Amino acid sequence: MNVRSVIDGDMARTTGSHSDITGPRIREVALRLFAAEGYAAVSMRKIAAEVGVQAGALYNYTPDKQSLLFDLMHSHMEDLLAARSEAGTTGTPTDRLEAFTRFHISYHEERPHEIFIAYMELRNLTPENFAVIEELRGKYEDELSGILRAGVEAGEFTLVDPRVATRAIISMLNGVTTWYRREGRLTLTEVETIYWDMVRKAVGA
Amino acid sequence: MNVRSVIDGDMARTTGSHSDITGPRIREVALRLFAAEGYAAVSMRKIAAEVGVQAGALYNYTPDKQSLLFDLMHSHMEDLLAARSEAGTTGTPTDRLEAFTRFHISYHEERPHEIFIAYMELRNLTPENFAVIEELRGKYEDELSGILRAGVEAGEFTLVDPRVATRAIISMLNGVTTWYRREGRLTLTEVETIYWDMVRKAVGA
DNA sequence: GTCTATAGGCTGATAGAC
DNA sequence: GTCTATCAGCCTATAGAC
Repeated sequence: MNVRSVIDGDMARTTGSHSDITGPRIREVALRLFAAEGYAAVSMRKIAAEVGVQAGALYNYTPDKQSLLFDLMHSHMEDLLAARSEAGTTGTPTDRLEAFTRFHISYHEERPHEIFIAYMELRNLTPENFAVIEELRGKYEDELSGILRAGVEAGEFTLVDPRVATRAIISMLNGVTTWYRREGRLTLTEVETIYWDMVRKAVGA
Repeated sequence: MNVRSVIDGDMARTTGSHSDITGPRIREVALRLFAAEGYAAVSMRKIAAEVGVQAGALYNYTPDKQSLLFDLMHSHMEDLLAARSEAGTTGTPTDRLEAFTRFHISYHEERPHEIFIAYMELRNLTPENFAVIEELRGKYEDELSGILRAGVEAGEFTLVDPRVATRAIISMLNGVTTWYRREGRLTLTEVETIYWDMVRKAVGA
């Protein structure tokens, strides 16, 4: 019983060829399920069921489950770095720090699944895959480190330890996705402003 | 082949009765494995193997795997609240905030597995168990909220939104366990001081 | 309290028909 | 490209011997 054979209007077969939509659908579903239940708790059968195909069909799109996780994390990090490089990177260190803060919050608010996976499923990557993701994450954090160091050198910031401050700020900003809901009492812009106020003061700007 | 039969000096049996040590050992091993690999990825067999018993023996100590996770999280939250209530809760809001900051960092640094599980395995709790843990977590966060509100009222802190600030500070402090290592370049007291400097400035004290 | 054995079911991945 | 069927192995939890 395959509903799509009817929708397709192709009476001669019960199976369909849908490479153009099945691929993205698999990624979409896997992302959501991995984020909600965790990589280890989600079976290939469960992903396939939500996509609307049989488990075997998934292997036309990914060599194995691990590659599926890695691809999701890898794309996310690449997209994040690309989006970041388009955002404002000029002005005083204070301007750049504000731009970074607002960028980080708004980018991740639109992609709660991605950030959840990126920080929670690291331990489920093979060592080789882990190394790749860690390097990309390091690149992103270096952007913030660079701003903080520039601010200290320019005398705009008073920071005891820029490296620790980088970690502290990233952790603080990541926390937003654990509680923020669009339906809540605050708009995203308000949240950005509240966090920026705290970040600005924390670095002594 | 059971090594303990020799250690026990009890030649008549190959199995032993070790309720006094097996129980704590199971909790210890489960805590470590859940933290390192995640609840869903750790089998009862794996726990049993590390403890040195067969899988069936675990069920003398826990009705099921879910209860094991819940008990670990529940004990952790109870211990955390008890330890917190013993720590300094007097003085000005600024004093109390410093005490909270240092307490949170040092308490969790000594229990990296517990905090990891407490924040990562919430989604693997049944709804009933989740509600219990969430309430305890709320109690803990209320301590910080209370300090922040008191500081705002006393005019010591300048905060746009104490509720958001509570989340932000907790997230920031939790981040310490993801990177801090005792062998590293900083002592725990130095880390506490760096974070306290940032928290203090962030709240405008 | 621990063991062995097992029930009943799910797992990731593959083979071959269409 | 998707299906069905299947392999070999792992899973949680239980039963009954000791």
